[in-house]
Amino acid sequence: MELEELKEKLPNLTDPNLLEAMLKYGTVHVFQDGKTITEPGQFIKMVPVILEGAIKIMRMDEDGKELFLYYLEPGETCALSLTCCSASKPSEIKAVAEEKTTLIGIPIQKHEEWTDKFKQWKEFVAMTYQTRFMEMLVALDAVAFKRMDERLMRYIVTKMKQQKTNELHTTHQEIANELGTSREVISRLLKQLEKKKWIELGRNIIYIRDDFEELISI
Amino acid sequence: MELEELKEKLPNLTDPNLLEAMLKYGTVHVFQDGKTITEPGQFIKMVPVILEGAIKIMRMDEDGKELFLYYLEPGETCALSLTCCSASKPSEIKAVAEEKTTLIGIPIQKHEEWTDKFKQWKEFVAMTYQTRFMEMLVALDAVAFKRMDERLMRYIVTKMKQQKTNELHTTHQEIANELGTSREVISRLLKQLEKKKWIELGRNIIYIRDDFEELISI
DNA sequence: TTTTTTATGTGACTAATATCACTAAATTGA
DNA sequence: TCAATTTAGTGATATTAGTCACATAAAAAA
Repeated sequence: MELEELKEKLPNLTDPNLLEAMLKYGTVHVFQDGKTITEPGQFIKMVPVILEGAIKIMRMDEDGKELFLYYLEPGETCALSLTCCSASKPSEIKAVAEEKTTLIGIPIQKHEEWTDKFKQWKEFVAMTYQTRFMEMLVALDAVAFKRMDERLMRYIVTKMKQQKTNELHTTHQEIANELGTSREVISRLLKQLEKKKWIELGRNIIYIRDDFEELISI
Repeated sequence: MELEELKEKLPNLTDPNLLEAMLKYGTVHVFQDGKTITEPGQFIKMVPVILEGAIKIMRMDEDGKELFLYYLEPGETCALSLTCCSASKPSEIKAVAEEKTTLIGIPIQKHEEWTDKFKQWKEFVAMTYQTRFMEMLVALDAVAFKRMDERLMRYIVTKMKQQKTNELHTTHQEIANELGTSREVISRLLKQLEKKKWIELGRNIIYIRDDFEELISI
């Protein structure tokens, strides 16, 4: 990859020395849509910085039940990989490419070196911790304080924004997995939303009304 | 406060220059048992480093429903105060002194300065993010994947460890608040534990069998 | 086209938790 | 000491979510 290309993908990182170092020591990886990038128990050797696509971060319990936490989008990195790496502990989460995703993997030693060397990297890491902490709180609020109908509606909004569309190509089972519930529950709740004419249901697709987000906040 | 005293309270921070700086720029505060230190919406101007006692960190929803997240113990700091401060955003959590608590408040500019200046402070901050992230995951697991009976048992163990006792001086209402449920639910579940002879109930007190922790993990 | 697979719809039932209503006991404090 | 307050116990009922069983429909494969 060329410096110019990296610069374009990461508009927030402007320090040419940092970008040069990223190219020199980082390795570019491409993951196809749906590919699992990390699973709980696996050791992480790199700090991933997303260049293109999106990664879905999920928490899992012992029985394999899952819970969606947040997306990593271009220009972002994973706070958990920062902490897991440093502590040389295995991953606590599952990361799946939500679409075809390109990322640059930074070796952990370089990350630690750069927090001293590059002010911008230090700020990038600090910003990462901050946004991820907030997203963890959002995820926590959902499971702790919200009912499934509200969680589902927020999930739809999050997906719409992430995919920049109002047609979600997914199955009820997939949604159920990400919300840590069962397919029947999601089917029924979606049916309720359809009755209210807020969405329309098809096989493998959900059409969402343009004003869905305003509707749900009432 | 004297350097020697601070050294003793914070055995993990050995750099004398760092400790000197903490004394010079930090301010010592004492909070009585039960005193609220921060509430959601309030701005945080200091990074607190706990010297004595313990602080209970809680998440709240709009209706005032609460959820216990974790304790801050001596030698620790709050990851959320680090991120909130830097972003000059209001607090996302409620912090309450769990016992009489002494802390030293570090001005936010000093924190940022010290992450460059003192390797040990940088490591301290990194460690803080790491442990807090893990504790957030534990809290998330509990609400996402565990039933109330298990959450209650884990809560009892956490309290026992924190207070280094097997007599908890608390009310059912207090426990219910911290677990985000209602008093009746807790009363009933405690009664079940009493029937199993794992605990004994009194007014404002719960006596816990010494082998409680081993019992629950079966 | 026919079969097979995958996805969805839905009734019936169960489980977990929340809420309401009330009683009773322990503690406080006037 | 005795009324008021706080804390705890518990039945009845409601709500929410999870599970089971099966029907139906759409898409993919043979």
